[in-house]
Amino acid sequence: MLPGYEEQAKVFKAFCDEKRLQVLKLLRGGEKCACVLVESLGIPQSSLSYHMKILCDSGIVESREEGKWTHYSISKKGGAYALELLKEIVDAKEE
Amino acid sequence: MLPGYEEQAKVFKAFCDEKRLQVLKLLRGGEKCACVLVESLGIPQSSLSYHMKILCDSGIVESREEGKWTHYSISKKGGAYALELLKEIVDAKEE
DNA sequence: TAAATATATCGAAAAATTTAAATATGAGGA
DNA sequence: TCCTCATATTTAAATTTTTCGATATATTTA
Repeated sequence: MLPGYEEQAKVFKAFCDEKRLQVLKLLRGGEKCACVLVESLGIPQSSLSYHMKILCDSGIVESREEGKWTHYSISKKGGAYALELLKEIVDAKEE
Repeated sequence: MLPGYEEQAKVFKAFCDEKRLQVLKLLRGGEKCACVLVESLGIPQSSLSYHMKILCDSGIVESREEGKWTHYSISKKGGAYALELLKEIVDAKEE
C-alpha cells in the first residue's frame, strides 16, 4: 500500500534538485564526509547541510557521526524503498 | 550513462508534488480526459494544465488529442526510463 | 456563422524552496 | 579550561514554483 502523497513526495524530493543529485553521485562511490562534499560541490557549508537534511529526511541517505565528523552514505533500504514506490506509481494497469 | 543533473531532476519533478501524484494515481487506472482530472482533483482548469505540462515534460505522461479533448496516460516508456534512472542513482557500489 | 465547450497560455500574486552569512553546538586538542 | 575545527541551525533575502483568474485558440454543436 502506498503512503500518503506528502510522504511519497518527500521521498522523491531527494532527486529533483541538481545539488542533491550531485551529492548522490558522489555517494555512489561510497561513504563521504560532509567536508568532502562541501569541497566537491563548491557550495557554502550551510547550504550543503541544508541539502543533506533533505536527503536524510527522504530516507535515501543515512548519516554516521564519528567525533567531529559526519559521514554520509546511500541507504540501501531507502534506495530499495524508493524503487518500490516508483514501481507502483508508474505501473499502469493493463487494459 | 546518466544524463545531466538538470535532465534527471526534470524526470523526478513529476513525483515530488502532491497534485501530480494524485494525477498519476488516477492515470494508473487507465487513460483519463483532462476534464475528468480537473473534476477529480477539484482544482481550477488552468492549474491542472500547469501540472500536466510538467508531467508530460518529464516523459512520465503522454497526451493524445481527440477533437476538443486531451487524454492523458502514463507512458510505459517514460515510466521504465524513470525506473532505470533511479536504479542507477541509488545503486551504491559495493565496497 | 454564432455559441458553447475543452484546453492551453499569460500574468500577477502567493507560497515554497534555496541560498549564504551569522551564530550555535559539540567534540577533540593544547 | 580554552581554543579550534566540523557541522547544524537560524535568519533574511533571493529565487523558483504554484495558484488562479483572465484571455486565447481550436473544435464541436446549433
